[in-house]
Amino acid sequence: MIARRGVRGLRVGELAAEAGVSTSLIYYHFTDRAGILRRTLEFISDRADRYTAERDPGQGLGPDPVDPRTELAQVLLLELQDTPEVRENSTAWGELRASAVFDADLREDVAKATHTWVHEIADLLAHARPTGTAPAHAAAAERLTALLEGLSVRWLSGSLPLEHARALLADAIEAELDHA
Amino acid sequence: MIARRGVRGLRVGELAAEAGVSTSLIYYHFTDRAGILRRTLEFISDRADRYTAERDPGQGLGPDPVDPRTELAQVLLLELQDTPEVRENSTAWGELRASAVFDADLREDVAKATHTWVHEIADLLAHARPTGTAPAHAAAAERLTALLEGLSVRWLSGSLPLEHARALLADAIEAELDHA
DNA sequence: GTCTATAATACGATAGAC
DNA sequence: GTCTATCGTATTATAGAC
Repeated sequence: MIARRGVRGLRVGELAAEAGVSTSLIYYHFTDRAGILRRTLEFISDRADRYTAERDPGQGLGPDPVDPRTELAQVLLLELQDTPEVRENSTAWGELRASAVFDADLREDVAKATHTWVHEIADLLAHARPTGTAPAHAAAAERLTALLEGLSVRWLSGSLPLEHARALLADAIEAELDHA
Repeated sequence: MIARRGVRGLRVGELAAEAGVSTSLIYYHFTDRAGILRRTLEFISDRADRYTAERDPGQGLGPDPVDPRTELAQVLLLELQDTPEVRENSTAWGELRASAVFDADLREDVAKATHTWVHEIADLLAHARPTGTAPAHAAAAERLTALLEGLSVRWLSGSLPLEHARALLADAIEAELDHA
C-alpha cells in the first residue's frame, strides 16, 4: 500500500480493508502507524536481500561462475526494473527514505539499511577490482548506490525513462570499474 | 513550511497561522492544497536560479573570470551546504520530487524543472570539456544531478554526513571531467 | 482581500465483547 | 486474535459578511 499510495497516502483503515481485517487488528499487530512503517522497512530490506541472492537462479553449479564485474552490474541494475516486486520495493524504499527526513524514529533504521547495502556493493567492487583500496571501494559504492537512488526516484516520478536510467547507471558502473 | 514539516506535514491552517492570516485567505490565493505545492515548486526553482547566478558576488570585473571546471564544481556543490536557504531549497525539492511519484499534477512541473536544471549543467560541462559531444554532456549532466539528488536526500535523512557527501560529489565531478 | 464561522468528513486510536 | 462500535480531534474546504 505504501508503494501504491505513498507514506503520505497510507491509511490504516484502507490497509485493513485491503487485508480483509478490521482496523483494530492492524493496531493489535503493529501498535501504531509508525509501527507499520518500521515493519515495512524490515520487509523490503529482507525481500531485496532475497531477490539479490536469487538472481540468476538457472545455474548453481560450481562456486561463483559469474564474472565479478558482471555480477556487480547485475545487482545494481536489478533495482531499475519494471517488475511489480522491484517497482514496489523501489517505491517503498524511496518513500521511507523521504519520510526519514522528517521522522527521527525512521532515520536510524534507514541509515542502517543504507549502510548494509553500501557495504554489500563495496564487497562486490572489491572482487571486481582487487587492486583498489578499501576506502576507494567504499566511496565508489556510496556514489553508485546514491546515483541509483537518484535515478530511481527520477524514473518513478516520471522525469526519466527507465531504459535511459539503466544506461546512465551502466555507464557509471563501467567508469568506476575502469577508474582505479 | 514544506521544508520544515514536509509535504506530508503541511497543514493549511498552520501555514496560515505562520503567515498571520486566516485559513481562507490561503485558499483565496492558492485555490487548494495542490496550488500551494505548485507555487512552492515555482518559488524554489526561481530561488535556485537566483542564488546560482549570484554565487561569487565579490568580483564582477571582466567576463567569465572563473575557470569553467571550477564554475561547474561550484554550482553543483552549492546545493550541498548547510545554510538555511540551501537546506530549505534542497528539502523542499526532495519533498516535491517524492510527492510527484504519487501526484500526477506535480509530475509534469517537476520533470520540467529537472530538464531545465540538467540542461544548465550540460552547458557548463560543454564549456569545461569542449572536446566532448553534446549527448555525452547531457548524459554526464544527468548522472551528476541525479547523484547530487541521491546524496542530498541521504544527507537530509541522516544517512551521510554533509562533508562526506560533498567529497563524493567533488570526486564524481572530477571523474566526469577527466573522462571524455 | 480579508475575516469569522462552520460544514463535512477523514483519520488515528481505543474500549470492550467474544 | 479478532471483531464492532465509537471517541475525539484534525483537516480540507466553503459560505457569507465586511
